[in-house]
Amino acid sequence: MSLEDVAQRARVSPATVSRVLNNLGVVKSSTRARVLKAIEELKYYPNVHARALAGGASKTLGLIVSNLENPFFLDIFRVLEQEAHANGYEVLVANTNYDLQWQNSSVRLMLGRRVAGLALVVSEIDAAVLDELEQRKIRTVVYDVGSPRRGIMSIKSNYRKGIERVSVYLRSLGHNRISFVGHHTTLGPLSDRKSTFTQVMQRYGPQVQFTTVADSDDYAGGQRAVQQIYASNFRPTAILCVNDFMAAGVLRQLRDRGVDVPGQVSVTGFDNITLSEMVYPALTTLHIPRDLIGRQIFASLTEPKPSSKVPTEIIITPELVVRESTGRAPTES
Amino acid sequence: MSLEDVAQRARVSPATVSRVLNNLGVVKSSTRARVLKAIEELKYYPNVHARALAGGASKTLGLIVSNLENPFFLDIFRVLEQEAHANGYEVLVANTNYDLQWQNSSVRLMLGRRVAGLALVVSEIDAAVLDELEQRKIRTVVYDVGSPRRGIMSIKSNYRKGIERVSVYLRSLGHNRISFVGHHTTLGPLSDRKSTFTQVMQRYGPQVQFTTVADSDDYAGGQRAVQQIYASNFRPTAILCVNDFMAAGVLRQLRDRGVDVPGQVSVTGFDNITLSEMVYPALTTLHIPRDLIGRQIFASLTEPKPSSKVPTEIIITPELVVRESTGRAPTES
DNA sequence: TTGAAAGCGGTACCAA
DNA sequence: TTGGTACCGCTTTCAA
Repeated sequence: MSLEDVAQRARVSPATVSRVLNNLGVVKSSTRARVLKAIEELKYYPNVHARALAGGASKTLGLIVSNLENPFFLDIFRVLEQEAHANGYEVLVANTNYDLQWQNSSVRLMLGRRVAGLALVVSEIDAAVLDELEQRKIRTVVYDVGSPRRGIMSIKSNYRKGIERVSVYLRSLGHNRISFVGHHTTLGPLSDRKSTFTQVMQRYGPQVQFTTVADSDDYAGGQRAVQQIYASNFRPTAILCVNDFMAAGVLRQLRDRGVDVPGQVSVTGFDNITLSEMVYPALTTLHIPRDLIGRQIFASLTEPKPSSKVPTEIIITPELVVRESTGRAPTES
Repeated sequence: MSLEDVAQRARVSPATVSRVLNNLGVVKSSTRARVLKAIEELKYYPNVHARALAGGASKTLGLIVSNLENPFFLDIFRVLEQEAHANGYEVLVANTNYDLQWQNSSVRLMLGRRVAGLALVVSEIDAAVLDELEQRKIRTVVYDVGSPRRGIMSIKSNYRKGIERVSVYLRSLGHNRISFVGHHTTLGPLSDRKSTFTQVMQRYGPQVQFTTVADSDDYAGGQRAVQQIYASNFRPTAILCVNDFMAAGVLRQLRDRGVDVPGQVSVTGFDNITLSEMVYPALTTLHIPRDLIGRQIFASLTEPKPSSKVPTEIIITPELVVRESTGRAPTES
């Protein structure tokens, strides 16, 4: 059942049906009514593919994320989707599970779907893909990775600032043995955040000791990270986690080991997702405004003329949110 | 840049490029190599729309859920997606946010995208939509709602059994003032689960008192539900929640009010999502196997000949998982 | 083993 | 105000 069928039933040409469907041109109201009636009777709905093929640019945005399971990414998706729907757009999501291979083919698929714009909210990115996106002049916005380029909008959080803030805070509580819990990366052995942590710690000189561990970016990864820490003979009084999601696993594993938080060990997260209030004790964390990010992504992707008013790079500074998972360092016995 | 361009560059016809792309027919290996080279050089990727339009059925499945924010739905999505990818399928998700109107247009859109199959994992459904799906012979599977129909596969959980199990368990702990926390529904004032709860409770006769409240299906809804309960003068010793997600909010609100769980009030959830272990105290809940559901959805949606080996209805019985949020009812003072 | 050409279901421009 | 029609990019017979 196609536009053609509707046209026949309404005794008009396909062109007219199309006009009615898209509110284009002028159609006599009696004709319009006939068409509408036919559509109704046939329960007709347009073929998205034919439409996209004939029409060119679609009202569809693509979003590629590393891990939808992490509420941080999900929040961005939800905001973007909401914003999109409010403006007549659709949004297609793809999950890469940190698989760079899959990510690349997802990009291809999105382009194959002729999205009007593509958002990459991932922890790593293939430079070649970015090059291609730029060449093809695909409207793209990248969150969190890569250096800004001419044609690609970049949104990022100032992790250094965030880590500095937590560090200052933890130091003020007397902590001088600190561990960093990060997650695996594919591209390089050193993640950006981890090296930032290292640099910040080193500035404190020898009176502050620190270690870093990494595992998968999820709850179980957080749990294993604690096991890694305790398997070494380092005994931190504070654990700084790369995000809240992993921090939740850290908290659980500490509790399972009978370690009191924040009595014996303080724990901090990053992102300030809702989960950080659900866990116990509620997480001290850094707030990153997903709503703002989501809206900004939408704005950048749909801006009429790119690089006019919207800046090419936006940097967000995380704010410290103190809750229950941090306290004074225990006094040495 | 299209198939045509590739054809020209490789000095062959479009048909041959198509053959190479799809591994169809026999192509001389030297020709194949030329084509592959051209594709590589042009960084060609096919237009999904043209492909779908020309080819008919796509390798795309549609999934419509009520609330992706609830990890229960997300889990199903993830399993389905994984299963799909392993078999060369894509999956498109749509979130309805419990908006029936939006759900219906999502269905339309999915059909417009010519999905090979459609999964509806929602809390309510419009019978007319189901009728249409059936007429159009769209491969459909529905989770949790609606009665089984000839052409529509139905998967559901045996909520009655689940609620009976928790009830028996709570009764064995001495609870006789129980509240049910459900979520709003659009179609009818009485949700299925709520009425099941009521029926089960009534069987215990007058020695068991109970109330029911409802709010939105999320963390905040759980918190508000507790406020509703305490705003009345009913004081339950146990709160049975329609799902873990809301239960998490219930736990938080109780803690904020200084109510000890499970000392003063026991709380149970439903679903056994990962979150139920993250919260404190860890939730006693009923396990519903999302992995099994996800795999079954995929199987039903891709079964070569429908209604042959795969049954038309599957019912899953939830298992009780006892954790820390339940205990003996406090003795009356 | 390869090419030519007829659609698939719409959109949009040009006539009428 | 409407109809005719040339595409959009790919798949798929049917011939060569």
